[in-house]
Order: sequence, then structure tokens, then C-alpha cells
Amino acid sequence: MKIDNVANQRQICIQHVTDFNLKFTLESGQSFRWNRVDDAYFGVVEAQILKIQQRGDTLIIDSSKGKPIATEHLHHYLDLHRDLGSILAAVNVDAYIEQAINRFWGMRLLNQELWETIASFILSQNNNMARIRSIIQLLSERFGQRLAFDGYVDYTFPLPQTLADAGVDEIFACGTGYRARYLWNAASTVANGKLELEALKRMDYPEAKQELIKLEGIGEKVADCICLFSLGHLTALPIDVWIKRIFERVYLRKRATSREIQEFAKNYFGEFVGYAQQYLFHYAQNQPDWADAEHLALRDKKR
DNA sequence: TTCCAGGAGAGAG
DNA sequence: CTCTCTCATGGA
Repeated sequence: MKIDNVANQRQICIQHVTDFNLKFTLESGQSFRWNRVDDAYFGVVEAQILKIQQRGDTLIIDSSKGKPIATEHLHHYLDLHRDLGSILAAVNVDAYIEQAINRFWGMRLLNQELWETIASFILSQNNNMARIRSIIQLLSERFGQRLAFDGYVDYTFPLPQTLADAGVDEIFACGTGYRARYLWNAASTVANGKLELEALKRMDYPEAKQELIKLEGIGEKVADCICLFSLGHLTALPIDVWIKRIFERVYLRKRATSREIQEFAKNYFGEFVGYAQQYLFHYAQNQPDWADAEHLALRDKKR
């Protein structure tokens, strides 16, 4: 990949980006903060608005900041440093996931900012996408810093200290429901240094997951989301209602506990099961043809 | 009105 | 260990 500065200081251009689809990546339910305007995506990363456009194998990124985000950081955020082709080849073990892979080729797992990911997925429990997005938007408007760029207005995600100072009632007022206490507690724990985010980033997957689960309101599923969507642990498998449904109906063909699904999936898809999960999840949401799915998973098995 | 959503915690058995 | 009930909220 070749990197050039084009037009002005605020614009970054990444050329020859292979195996990457911006739309699939930003609209696959792992992030709640990206908004599409025509063919451009606006979002807030590292305290700046980013405007990202994909033209073929070229990414054009504009920043609201005078000194824009480092290209290395952007590569990491979009997971461009990984060889997606070999990852998808490794998890392409049957005709069903092959359809998912072919349909959404180029979808990558993001490496999002840790605190924002922790907070967002605490709010995600027993909740739906649209509402999670609106709650996060409200929280950011009230407790974040206002940013504007190219006619787009958005806000930085609230700092742990800010939410800790705000208190449970102010968080509740943003529509979080009973999760307000969980979010305030997590914010306070990070703000007072009892949970060090930088230390969390250095831990391996089992350690990080174990540490996250200690927080109230974070169980296995949310911890796995944080491990997969922020910390880059590709063996993490978040089991939500959709993933549970897929494995029970398509693969195991019976009721199954999370433990059974974890064990089966890790054995079946291998070390990149997190990527397999993302394709299955997004595919099932967009084309829930279950009868066909069962048929395909059992047939044409490659392993 | 009831059910559901990228669940977790508490309690019972 | 597993099963069940409850927890706000808004859209279908």
C-alpha cells in the first residue's frame, strides 16, 4: 500500500488497499458511531472528525484536525495490517460461511478505542442497534466535546472522568435505562485508576477477558465484544442472540449452551473464529434464509 | 398489548 | 453446574 498526502495537510490518501470494503466494515454492527452521508462516512476517532471515502482500492480520509490522525493509526483502526485473504481462507470451511464471505468480502474487524468500546458494549446489553446508537449520541452530545467539519457536527466520546463526575442520574437521563449504574461504575473504575486501560491492551486474550468481566455489567459476551472489536483478539467469540441462533439452527441443530457453542466454534473455525463470527452475524442479519443455511452448512464441507 | 433487542446478575434447585 | 426472573426503553 502506498501512502500520499494529497491536496492539503488535512487529507490522507491510501492507495492500493486490497480486500477492504468500507461500507461493510462500518455498517456491520461493531461500531455505533459512523454515519453515511452520500458516499462518505463521518465518525469521530482520536478526538477528531474523520471523513472517509472509498473509491475502488483508494481510501480518501479528511480530518477536522490540523494535524490529522497518523496513517499508521488509521491502518490499525481499520485492521488493514492484516492479511484478510488468508484469514478468510482459514475460516472458509463450508458452503454456508463461504456465501457469507463472498457476499461481504472486505469486511474487517475494527480496532476501536478501548474506553469507547467498553462503554458502548455495556450499553448494548439487552438492547437494539438503533437505540444503542441514539444513547451513545446523546451521551456524546451532553458530555463530549463538540466538533464540526465539512457541514458535519459530532462530539468526542465522553471521558471516564467526565462520566464519573456526572453521576448515575445524569447518565440515566440519556436513556440508558438500568445500565446507567453499570456505565457510571465502569467510568469511575477507569477514572480512579483501578482499571488501567494501557495495561489491559498489553494482556493476552484470556487475561483481558477475565479482567473485563470483573466490571459490573460486563459478562462473557460483552467482554468478548471488547476483546474482538477493540483489542484485536481474533479468537474471541461474542455469543449474542444472533450467533446463538446461527449455531443452534445451522451447525449444532439443537439447543446449546454458550459453553457448547464456544467449544464447537473454536474447534470448527479455528483461531480466527472472531472473523468467522462477524461474517456469519452480518450475513444472517441481511439474508436470514435458515432452511437454506442448514442445507449448506452440512453439505460441501471442506474439512 | 406483547415481544424483542449484539445480556447480566441474583437466586433457586 | 443450569434454569428462571428481572432489569428500562422504544419500535414493531
